[in-house]
Amino acid sequence: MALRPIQPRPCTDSDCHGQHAPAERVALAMSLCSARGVQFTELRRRILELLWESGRPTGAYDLIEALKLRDSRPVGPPTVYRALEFLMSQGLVSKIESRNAFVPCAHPERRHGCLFFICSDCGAATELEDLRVEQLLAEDAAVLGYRVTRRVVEVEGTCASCIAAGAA
Amino acid sequence: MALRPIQPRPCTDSDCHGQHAPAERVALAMSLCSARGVQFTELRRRILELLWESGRPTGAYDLIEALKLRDSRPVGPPTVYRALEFLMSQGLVSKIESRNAFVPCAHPERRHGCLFFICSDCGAATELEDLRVEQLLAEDAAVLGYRVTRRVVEVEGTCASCIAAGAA
DNA sequence: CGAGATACGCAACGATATAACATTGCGTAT
DNA sequence: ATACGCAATGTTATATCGTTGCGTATCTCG
Repeated sequence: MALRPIQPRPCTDSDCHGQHAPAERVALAMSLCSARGVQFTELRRRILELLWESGRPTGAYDLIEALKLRDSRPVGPPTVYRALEFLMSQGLVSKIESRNAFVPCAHPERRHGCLFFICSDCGAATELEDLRVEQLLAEDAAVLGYRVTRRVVEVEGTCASCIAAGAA
Repeated sequence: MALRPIQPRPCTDSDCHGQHAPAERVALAMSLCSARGVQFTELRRRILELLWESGRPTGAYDLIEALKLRDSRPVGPPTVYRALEFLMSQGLVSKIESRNAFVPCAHPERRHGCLFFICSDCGAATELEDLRVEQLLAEDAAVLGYRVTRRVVEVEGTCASCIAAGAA
């Protein structure tokens, strides 16, 4: 099956049963980093946790605010951006470019590119894996002679629940 | 960033033979706007022209700078952003979200979504139309129950000439 | 331990984008 | 000719997003 819905919260992936609490996500991230020999520090852990708890694309400055409020931990923009950069380098987080916001990635153990569907109404983002799209983009890249380093695929619109709510 | 002299991006459409000078692009935009009953003002014309002359994704503040230098016309950010918004609403310009920059659209007469391939080395952007990708994204949207309003597909990498140059 | 690499803290700044309000210009009705 | 409506533009200030530079702390490993 090429189209694989990657549902962060709740997860409907056939491999996934039940809900994954942020703690589980963080635990997976920790073991991945350990296996890769990179440091999953407290700050990085906290930020990833906040992203999972947020449930929607979250801006860097919102994270700064959240860290200050909940951990009494005042951190500056560079600190947060560096942590985000690390998390992105490990596939644990993606940036939603059209929103200047960040989301946790559901399956960091797979090194795939992701599509995001973003609802303009409620702000929710749904992560999707569609190998067919990746394949086509790879073909196009080959035709142009491009060596691809990154893909940004973001579809903006109105999600099913917001359509239903709006139609009422 | 200094705007480069006339250098239309290569047109990848099979209908297009040869290169299209900025003046031709602007003329097409003008007639399109006329047909649509919207105003293609001097400012909007000038900005579209600058984008065509630039030959690469160009930031709003670069446009401000270019307008000041070449037209002795000092304009503020809101003015430029409004003009860009108009040009985007007419399909004459697209924003490269991963770069916070703007590019002119090769075929504004067609209301399609576009893919962009962006070279990290030279900064050039190549616009591509791939209906198969659009189709897949539409399918995925249907599965999720999304009503799509906008697509952002940006592939970053190294273009053929930069690969060749680097390999030398 | 001690040296090098990696991560974090902090101040200042740069870059991108919008809010709020004033003005211009032009068509039209009076 | 005067006044009004409206779209576009100008102005000022500010919000939002992101980086540079440099010093300190912490981790890793011989």
